[in-house]
Amino acid sequence: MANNREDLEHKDDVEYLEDDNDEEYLDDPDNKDFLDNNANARGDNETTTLADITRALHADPIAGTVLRARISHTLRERGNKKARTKWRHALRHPLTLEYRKKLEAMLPGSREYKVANKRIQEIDRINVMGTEAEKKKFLTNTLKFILPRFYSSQCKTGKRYPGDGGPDPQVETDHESDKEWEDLQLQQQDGNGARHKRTNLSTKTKNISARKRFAKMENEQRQKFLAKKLDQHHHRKANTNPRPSTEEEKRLAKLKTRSFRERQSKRMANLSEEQQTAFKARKSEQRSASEKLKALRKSRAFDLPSQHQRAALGRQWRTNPEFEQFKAQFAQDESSILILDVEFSRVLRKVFEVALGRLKSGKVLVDNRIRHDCTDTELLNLPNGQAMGFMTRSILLGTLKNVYGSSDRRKCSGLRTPAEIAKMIIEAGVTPTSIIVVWHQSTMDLDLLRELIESTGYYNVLPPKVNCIPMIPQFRENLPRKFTAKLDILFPLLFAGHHLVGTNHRAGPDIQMLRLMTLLLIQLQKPPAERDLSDFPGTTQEDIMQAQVPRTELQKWPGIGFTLAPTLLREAIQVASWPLVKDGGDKDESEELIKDSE
DNA sequence: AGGAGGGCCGACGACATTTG
DNA sequence: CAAATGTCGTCGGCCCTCCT
Repeated sequence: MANNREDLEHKDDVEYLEDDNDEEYLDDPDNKDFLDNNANARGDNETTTLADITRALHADPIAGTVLRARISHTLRERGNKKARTKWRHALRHPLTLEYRKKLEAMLPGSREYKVANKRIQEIDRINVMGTEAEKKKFLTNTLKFILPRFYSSQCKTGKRYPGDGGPDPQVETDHESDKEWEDLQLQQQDGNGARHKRTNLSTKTKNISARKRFAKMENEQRQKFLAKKLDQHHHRKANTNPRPSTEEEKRLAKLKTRSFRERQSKRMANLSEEQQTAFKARKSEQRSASEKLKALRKSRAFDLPSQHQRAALGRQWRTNPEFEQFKAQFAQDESSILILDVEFSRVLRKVFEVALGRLKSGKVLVDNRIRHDCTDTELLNLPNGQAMGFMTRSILLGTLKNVYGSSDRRKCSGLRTPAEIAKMIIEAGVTPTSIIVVWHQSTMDLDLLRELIESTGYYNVLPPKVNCIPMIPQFRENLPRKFTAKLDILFPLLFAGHHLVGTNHRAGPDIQMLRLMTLLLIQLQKPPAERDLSDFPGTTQEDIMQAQVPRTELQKWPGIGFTLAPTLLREAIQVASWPLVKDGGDKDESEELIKDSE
């Protein structure tokens, strides 16, 4: 192991610099050689321990440096955490409280009072705005301590704080744990068993017990600590782009965004019609490419559940009381459960398309676009009369185009007025006791549909909010941490090759996907052996049957252990061969696009 | 036996992200 | 954009371990 004191001293630089490299490095499938080689050399039968992985990681020139930097960072954090806890405990210590009481009882003019008061004020200052270093210093440095010296052996016969003549302090407590832990680390890394020799008997005994303690720590905490590190390694994506932290940074970020948008609007205005179309087409192409790539990267995490490290599809999915109730009603009265998807704009509070069907049979009750007898400009008027931003407008126009098609939307087929929709819903037998399932985080779909229907004078047609079951939370509960719950990514993963793949954001296909996802969820919540997958496509059945628990730590680490469906694999190869868009926020991406289009 | 250190956990709140 | 959810750090309370 190449770790040494210098590494620890320069950890800040190392860590910061290596952070991004590491991300790219591990994301690139070609660079995982060191792990694969390691796996081959050991053979499949041999159990791979966490220690083996750690060794492999440490041996790698890049990943090793990163890992060591991380470990030293965590050690430092541990130290800070200890200081914080110690400080917190010291402040709530009865003697500290006593000390404050004594101060109140003192004569304000006396020298004792002045000294004690100064100390208390300093304690409060450090407590509120002091740095961790200050806290550490005052907790450990016997010469510059600020809290009462509860633990000093020198105080055994003396006073512990001004005005105190009370009992002796109990023990001389070991304050060197931090140092010893670091010593132990260094000693292990050097592979050198020699310890610093201490002449003092009491410290020697202390060392033996400390060594015992740390031997135990090594077995339990070290394993835990490393496992946590490895886990974090996968889930660290969010931290790569530093967020603006200070007010000033936030202000600057906002200004930057605004000026970018202004520039973009200007440039767009100067472009000819053709150029604009070309730009938009190019942008949407690039965006979908980068979205696909993102989805693919995320999909690698699908077999890496955060805590219990088991393949998501291979285990029984969790459920909750509300969903149990829903399932009970579904078993009792299938026809009362409906699936709903509404294409709408939250800003305008307008509905563009409604699809309603039965969950069990998939029978479609309503699948119509809403007739709006007005021009696009009128349709896009904000309710409060404010002007709409460039981006908002572009997004809305995109939605409209997606729903109504590119030609005149008043010539679309299947247009219905809100009143006609209301009638259809009533005729289909929807009652206020029906249960409505939506693919959403909230009940917004149902709310807007209700608004639409009530605007035509039909009341008490739709069930109340409580009868609406948003499916996203149900799925999210069972997906690995940070795994997307977007239907357009989740559905292709679970139903690879299904004809509905790629037909998102139209109400009709959306409810069909919602139906399949809901029925699948019900099956996934059963123990694997009791599942009835006969209603689902062959590929889905295979995926679920084949999802296996990763056998070794090594499999878990690079994300092996879950077979990607063949179609998705093909797409993966295709996507991987595209030129890589440099990773960054959407803004950067658009910036590049603008430059490209010139 | 009882006090001190210190870890763990849930509650909480500020802030970020993810959806449509 | 708005709502829901996720993340992260802090705090108080509780409990375990160690020490004399």
